[in-house]
Amino acid sequence: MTIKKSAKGAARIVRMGSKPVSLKELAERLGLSPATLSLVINRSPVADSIPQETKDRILAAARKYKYRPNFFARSLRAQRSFTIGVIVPEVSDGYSASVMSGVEDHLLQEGYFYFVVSHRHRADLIDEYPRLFLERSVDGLIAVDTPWTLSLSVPVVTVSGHNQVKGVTNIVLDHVRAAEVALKHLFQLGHRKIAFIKGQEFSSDTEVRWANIEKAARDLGLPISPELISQLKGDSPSPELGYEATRKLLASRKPFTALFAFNDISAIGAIRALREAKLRVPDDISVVGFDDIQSAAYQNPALTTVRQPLREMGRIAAETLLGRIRRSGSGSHGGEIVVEPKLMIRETTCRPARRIRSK
Amino acid sequence: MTIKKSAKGAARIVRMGSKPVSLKELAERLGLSPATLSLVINRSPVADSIPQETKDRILAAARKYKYRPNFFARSLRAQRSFTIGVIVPEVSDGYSASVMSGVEDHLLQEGYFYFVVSHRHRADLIDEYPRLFLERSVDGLIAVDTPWTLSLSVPVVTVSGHNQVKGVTNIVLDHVRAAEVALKHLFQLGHRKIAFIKGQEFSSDTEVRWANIEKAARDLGLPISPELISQLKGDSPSPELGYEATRKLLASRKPFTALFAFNDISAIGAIRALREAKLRVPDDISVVGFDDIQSAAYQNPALTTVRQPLREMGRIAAETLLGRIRRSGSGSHGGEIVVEPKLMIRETTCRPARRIRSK
DNA sequence: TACTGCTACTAAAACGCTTTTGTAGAGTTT
DNA sequence: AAACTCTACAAAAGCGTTTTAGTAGCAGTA
Repeated sequence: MTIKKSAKGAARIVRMGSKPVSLKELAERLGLSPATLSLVINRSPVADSIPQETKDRILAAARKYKYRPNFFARSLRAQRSFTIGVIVPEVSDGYSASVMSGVEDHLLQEGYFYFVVSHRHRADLIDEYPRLFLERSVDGLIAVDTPWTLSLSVPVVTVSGHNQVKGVTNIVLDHVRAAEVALKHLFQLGHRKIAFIKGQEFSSDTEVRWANIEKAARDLGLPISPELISQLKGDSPSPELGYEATRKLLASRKPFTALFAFNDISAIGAIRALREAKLRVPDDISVVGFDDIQSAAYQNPALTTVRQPLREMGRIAAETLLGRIRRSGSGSHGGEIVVEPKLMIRETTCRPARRIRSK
Repeated sequence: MTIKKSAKGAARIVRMGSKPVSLKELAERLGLSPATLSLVINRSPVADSIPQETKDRILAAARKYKYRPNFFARSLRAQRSFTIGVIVPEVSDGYSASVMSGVEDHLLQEGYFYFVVSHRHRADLIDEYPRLFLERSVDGLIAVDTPWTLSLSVPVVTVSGHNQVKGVTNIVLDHVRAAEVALKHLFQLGHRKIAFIKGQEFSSDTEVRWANIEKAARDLGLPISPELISQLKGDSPSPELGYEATRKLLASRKPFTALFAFNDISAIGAIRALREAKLRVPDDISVVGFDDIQSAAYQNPALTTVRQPLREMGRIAAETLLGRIRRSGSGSHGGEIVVEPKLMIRETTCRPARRIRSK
């Protein structure tokens, strides 16, 4: 490893990773066998009988020659890869990215690495990628916002998965509560005519979320009119979809004073559509989003939304997965871990205007 | 593999990945040696002399028993992992995520997988992660928006890296042009007093970007007053930083009619700060962002910004990297690949008001 | 008849590690 | 002195491939 100062003085040039030394070479150098080194380096209990002095020699040499066990050799032998697979709809989508951030936090800290793949809602890829992960011998995998029906030979944890599958643990939001807080908030402000944007068919949350909205509405004695239900179509990650869905809503000419969008992205699109229709947010129409993505707080006006602790959910997913990998065998316990949403009241909701205008 | 219909009728339960068959087992079953199978399966030219009939038998058996070569064994032997490492400041940041999306596109298509790590600007991690990648025997790596000074034994490609390092190819934006189009746009609208938000010290684009802004300003005969230069502090991925930077700008009470932010995130924060100061965007202050992240077009008002083709840059990075991995040995050719920015004129810029107000 | 050349394979080493089993020698016990 | 118990290691198998260097058998040639 050579170090030199560059002309600019700032860039430190380091050469590394040339030709790593193997256990055998190191052993030769020390006049010991590879077995002994392995035992000592891995702190195997079998090495208890080896005198400290020898151990020190070994450790010192390992450091000196920067010995790094070859990952493949080790994994080949141990049948463990210390790698997990993460499958998401799209990496560049804020939702997936937030979850991944939480996943990464825990995983790297525990010495695991992870592969990421985006299936982009293509059914063939949703089928194919788990297979590829298995070929790569991942120790487990995490599926984010992805319909999951496979029972694999390794532990699987989903984030926002809603199927009960053997060997799969689902990390889910408390959707009952989520629908409740959002609708109650609008209800208490005085809204009675509320429009909704449902998620796409393929989104794993769509169904539960809607079921719970209906339930919460019933509990509040709030009727939902069918003309005021719109749905996201297509799989673009942009607010475009919410924009379209809202235009459809407006086209029905059925009056409403509030809109509960499927997520923040669509809420942003919705607000744009509303503004174009000369409706002010929140004065004419209150808008509630879902997720609380990074930019939600910095929209103009700042978006009122139901916060999903996405990063936290990612962290929990990683913890759960590693836990299951470690006490492997106890497998097959599916089950759910529920996390709580939080209503973030900001600037897109207020009392409805006295006089309701239709458009 | 068993398939059964769940009660709900929707969930297809598939059991897979139980116990993969090895080459040796397959060979025994066929009464051939593992070597022969390997040769045939990998379409080695050595297998040319093997009659088609035998080949067919082998291939058929491989399919029948779902033979999948063990990745570790293969990598151990071939000293290739078909895996690359990607290091970013933070996965959940829109910038990194967009680049990753492009990287993934190309990589998976070519049969490569990738690890992702976020260094979160911690110097120790920026040092440590490349080491860990090397331990995992990645075939190459991509560093996104990360100061890079290491010359490794595998090819490295950076996205927005600006150091000339041996063996490292940088994919960069045409910063000369970027500064030029942005400033010229503001200049032509009539703006003469322009404020700036510089990036954080650690951001790899900060320096070049600023240098080119100064150059473009000189070329236009546009003076830059030091009081109108603010800088992002801290590494939060939220618009908070831009908000703070803008408040500092406003506190100086030096009048300006336009603001060129370091990126879209900070532009969003800036707009919020301006609005709080009762300044209208764009009527009182025009704002130009940088990057053109997903939500830029859906801000209110929609953000005028300099578009970086991030996904494209990611794709180019992946292509370049794989190219270099393949004709390995020809290494050491650093160099730059330059991509063009595009000014996206939207709603946050307009002619300045006649009367310039200071605050 | 002996040699050459081809066909259709196989044997064996190597990749770098882990882990179980073994063992030489020293010391202790009976 | 024989038997046993430790101590401090080493040998070797095995993980599942790939690849090089064969080789057995046969046909054709000189």
